[in-house]
Amino acid sequence: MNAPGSTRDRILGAAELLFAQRGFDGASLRQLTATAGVNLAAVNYHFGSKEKLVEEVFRRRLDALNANRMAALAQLGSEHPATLEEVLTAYIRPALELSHDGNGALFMRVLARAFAEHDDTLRRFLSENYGHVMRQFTAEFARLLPQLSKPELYWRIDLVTGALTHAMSGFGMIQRKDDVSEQAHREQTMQHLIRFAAAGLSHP
Amino acid sequence: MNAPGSTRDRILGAAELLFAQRGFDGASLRQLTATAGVNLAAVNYHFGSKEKLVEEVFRRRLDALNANRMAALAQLGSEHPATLEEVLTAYIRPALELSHDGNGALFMRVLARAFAEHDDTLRRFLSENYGHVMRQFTAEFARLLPQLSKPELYWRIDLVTGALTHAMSGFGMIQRKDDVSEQAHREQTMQHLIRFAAAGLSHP
DNA sequence: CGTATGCTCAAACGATCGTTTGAATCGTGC
DNA sequence: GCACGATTCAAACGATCGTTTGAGCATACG
Repeated sequence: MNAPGSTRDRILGAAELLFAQRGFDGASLRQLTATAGVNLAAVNYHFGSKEKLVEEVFRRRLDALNANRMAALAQLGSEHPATLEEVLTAYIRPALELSHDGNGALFMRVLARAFAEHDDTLRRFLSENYGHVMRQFTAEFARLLPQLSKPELYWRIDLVTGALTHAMSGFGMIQRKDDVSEQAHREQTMQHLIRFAAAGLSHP
Repeated sequence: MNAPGSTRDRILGAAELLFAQRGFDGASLRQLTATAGVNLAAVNYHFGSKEKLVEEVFRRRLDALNANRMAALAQLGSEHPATLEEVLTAYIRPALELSHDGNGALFMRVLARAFAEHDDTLRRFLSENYGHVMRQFTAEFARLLPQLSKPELYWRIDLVTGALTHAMSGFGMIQRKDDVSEQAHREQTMQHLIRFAAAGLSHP
């Protein structure tokens, strides 16, 4: 059902590319199926409609991304109480790894677009399926920053979310020559993001 | 040519509303002219094309917004060297006042969408017409934060820009009952944004 | 009064959209 | 080899898109 060269997967790959480049409305099913090298009717056959295809593009990436975040968070509390930087790392590192993995960077663009579009249907979909992740991290932040009122904390989390979404939507357009400099650059980038987020969350 | 009840202005107002709600592609000229209460052909008559209308929506707001920013910045250096918070205020306050002025809030949504869309045509338009503003503010930040390398500074400015764009695209959806609480709330909001931005820019 | 100019209007243009259809083709188990 | 479900295909559907057209209306100037 999900073989890497299957019609279904080629459609999802082309959808990620074209949704990132031209948006959900701007990318037509004819461009999309031509890019994927499949018949026009294949989208409605395999996914039912264009809107269901959009949901599947999100589900495929976000299932893994948020599972990685929860796993990283669960692994923290084992020995000592987690620090703010550690919790931020658990949130950011999975997204950053996705951003540097082939088509994953394209998906971060798609995600940033969806954020900016304020689409109620998609927001409800994200909230219902992945809301528990943000709730868990918010609880951790509240524990680590007890001096902040709840509105104040929500303000800062919202600002950090906006900064990270904006930043990661610009990644992955350049390919590095070897894995060493690639991995070094990723660690450096993550330090930027984590220190920025920590400063924005915890400033007096 | 720009009378407040003119066909031209009614089109611009409806365009701001529908572009914010449904995006540039999603808002059709038929919905748009119906909302404005004008004939379908009026858009092409007054603006030439839909794309020119989009540019005019940006131009109308950004001319005033960036002029206010430059004026606020110029007014700073008169007596003593400006502080980081003052420079940030010069950048943020005009945008925040626009966000709380009727349809201005809708425009901030349009602006956030345009940022997320990574459209090259629009980016070039913004860079050519308003690039000098960002360059001026960047120079001020570089002066106030000499300990940061240039790449480091650009990183932080990009993150702050993302946070502010994301935050302000969510404003103005609620109307307050009186001008007093309205203005108090705006000042409080601006303090949030400025302190967050200052912390993100200047952390060690 | 006549007419030129700026603007509005209903109607239509060709293009493109998402979706549906029914026949053709493929792959498997009997 | 044959039947049957799964998949692919070319073709067409009605709807909607941005744009153009040419007639109609207004207002101001000689």
